[in-house]
Amino acid sequence: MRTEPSAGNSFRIGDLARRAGCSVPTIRYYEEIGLIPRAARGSSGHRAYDNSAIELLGFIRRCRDFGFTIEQTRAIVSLADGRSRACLEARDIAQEHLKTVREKMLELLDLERSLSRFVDACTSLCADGPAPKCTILRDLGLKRSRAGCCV
Amino acid sequence: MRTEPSAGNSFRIGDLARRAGCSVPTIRYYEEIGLIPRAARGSSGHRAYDNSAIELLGFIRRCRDFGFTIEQTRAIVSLADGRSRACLEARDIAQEHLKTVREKMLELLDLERSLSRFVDACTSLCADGPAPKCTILRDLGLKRSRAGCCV
DNA sequence: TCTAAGACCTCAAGCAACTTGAGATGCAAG
DNA sequence: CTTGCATCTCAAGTTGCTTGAGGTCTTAGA
Repeated sequence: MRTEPSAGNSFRIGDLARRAGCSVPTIRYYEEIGLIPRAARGSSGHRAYDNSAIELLGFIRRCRDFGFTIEQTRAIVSLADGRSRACLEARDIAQEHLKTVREKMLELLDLERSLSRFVDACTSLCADGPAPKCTILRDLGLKRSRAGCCV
Repeated sequence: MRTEPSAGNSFRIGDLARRAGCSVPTIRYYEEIGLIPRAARGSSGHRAYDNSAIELLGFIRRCRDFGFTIEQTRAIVSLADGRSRACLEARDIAQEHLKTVREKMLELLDLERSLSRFVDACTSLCADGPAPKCTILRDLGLKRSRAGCCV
């Protein structure tokens, strides 16, 4: 038996990272900022985790994937304590976030259109070799509303 | 006559900021990192600009609005020197960027769907008051593919 | 002519959310 | 016993600025 004291099936930070889908320094960082509790340490000083850590960290990773900030994530995590009404509070946070996501989507859509027009114009005007008359770059230097060439 | 030496119609950083649509510290920052040239100084030490600065800074601002990184912007700016083929090189940078914009859009679309499902589920399950049986927060702690409630 | 507001100056630190690096230690296999 | 990987801590770097402190310059009003 070489296991740590009282460690049924605990594992170390590298395993946790692999199982929860994040990096080792990220886990240490989350601990440092108090997003996850301080890990128990074995005699070697290495952090020891169990399955509940995978769940928590997975939860956090999904929140982050959803684009919640760390502080939003912290709020949602602290809600997940079984209190009634916690669900509604989480919903409000999500709804707020949904609004910004939708705004960001509209911006990106706009951006996508502008960029693809730029690329198309460049291609059709200059594809056959150096086009000394191409004014695209010069046009970019003008007010966008007045740019005749593209974008 | 109170004008600076050799200043026909030069103006200061605050005016430039207003006319180019960015903040004063941003201009100083751009100068510091060499994205724009070091401004001429009047006897007082204040920076002096002319119209060409508005053009350059406006160009940069539009690149940044388009989501180009500073380094991409720097590359595009350095292309805008009238060389032939510069246009095609700018196009390649834009095309590269367009690809990442499209990827980001798809991610956001996914995110939007997940979030709105979460919000809807919370609302319909819990809207009539505390719903002790709501499992949404608990579900979030499960693997996403197995989440029965929402998200 | 004085004065007070506001614009400007520099330098330094702060922000998110990590990542990267240095230098030391632990641990398991050959 | 050594080698090589995982871990540890602490510090600094990343991006693209923003904010703050503390000081100078300019300008309009009294």
